[in-house]
Amino acid sequence: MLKYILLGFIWQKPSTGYELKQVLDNSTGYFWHAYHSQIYTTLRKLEQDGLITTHIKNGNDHLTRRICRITPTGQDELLEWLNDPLMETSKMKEDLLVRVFFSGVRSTPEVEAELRLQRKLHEQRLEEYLDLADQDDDALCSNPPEVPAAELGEFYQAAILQFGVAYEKMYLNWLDSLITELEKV
Amino acid sequence: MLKYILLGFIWQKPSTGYELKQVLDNSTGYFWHAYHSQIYTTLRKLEQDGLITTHIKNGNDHLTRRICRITPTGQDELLEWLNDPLMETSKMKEDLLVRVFFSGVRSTPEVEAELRLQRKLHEQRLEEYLDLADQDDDALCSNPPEVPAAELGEFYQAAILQFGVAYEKMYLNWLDSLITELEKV
DNA sequence: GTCTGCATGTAAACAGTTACATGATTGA
DNA sequence: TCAATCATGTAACTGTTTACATGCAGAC
Repeated sequence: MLKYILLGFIWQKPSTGYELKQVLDNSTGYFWHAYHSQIYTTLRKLEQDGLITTHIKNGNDHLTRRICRITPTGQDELLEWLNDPLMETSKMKEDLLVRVFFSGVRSTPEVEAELRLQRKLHEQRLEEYLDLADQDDDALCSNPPEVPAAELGEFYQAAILQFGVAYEKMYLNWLDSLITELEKV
Repeated sequence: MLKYILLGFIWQKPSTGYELKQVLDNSTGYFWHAYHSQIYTTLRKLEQDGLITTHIKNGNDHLTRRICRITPTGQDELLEWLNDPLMETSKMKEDLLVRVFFSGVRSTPEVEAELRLQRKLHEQRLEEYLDLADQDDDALCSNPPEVPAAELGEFYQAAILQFGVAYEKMYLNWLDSLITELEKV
């Protein structure tokens, strides 16, 4: 999966591993996290498979940057993957749900404290998403859409943000009602 | 993580690997999937670490079953894990979001078709959750709660189901509004 | 002088998936 | 006879995480 995310971003703009890590952390990273170690090893593999080419660029400073560019083969591979539709739902892995599921043996105040901490974290996450949405709105106002293809990409990316917002709101509502019910006990 | 799920279920009731697979598929499997291969290897590891004991039981039939029981060490390990609260949100991995994110290069009808398929799958999933919730309601009516500890466990498990329902409703709403907006284009 | 950011990687360990493998019973 | 269910496992592979490793520049 990370393979396709990297191809997608490199196609949009030739990038270094470091840049890919940054861009991931502020966009797809919210629903597909990756450590820099995995990014660099995946990039090496993409290069070996001929899906990207890389070349080292020494700037006027001491730093060595390795810029990755997508090859036509890489573009084909990404398009092929996109055109092969998902036939199942993806498998959710939610640590908190597992913990709550087996929390019958725990003391209620401890569970409550954990839920409140999660509430705080999800509230922060919601704020981040809303900030990102505001930035997008500003960008759309100052740069009126010109290229239709790029516009469609932005439309999808905005839709993803809306998912994030809806998800966090749902999560907060669920935590709130669970906390309220626990307080009654 | 699977380690703790298995310990949790074995504590509730000594079970075989096969039974654990069944029970997982119809409860925690919705938010923490595992293949039988992983279940069996994890059980062997739990045994080696002294967290469970197993003994082979030959029934009146040809079948060989290996029943797993939790040890006091295993109980301690699970309690310790539960009492160490989660300090971050868990990392979401949603294949569909990645695909939509990079769908600017795809033809709109193809994206729409994929979204409609996902809509169907999530609708089915919601139905499954609602059926499970109905079963729970029935069970609560016919078996009035007697043991408070067990009752608390059921309360948490019902809360998890409510999460599942809220999640699928949110997902369906998001898919619907995305499909509607795509149709306008 | 120590911490943060830039920038790159490798190695080892752990988790998860797919495929292989066996063998009896029951129902269509 | 063919497929499904019960019941167990191993092997190989892929993906993910944690830890190790380096080194300069600029701020405090």
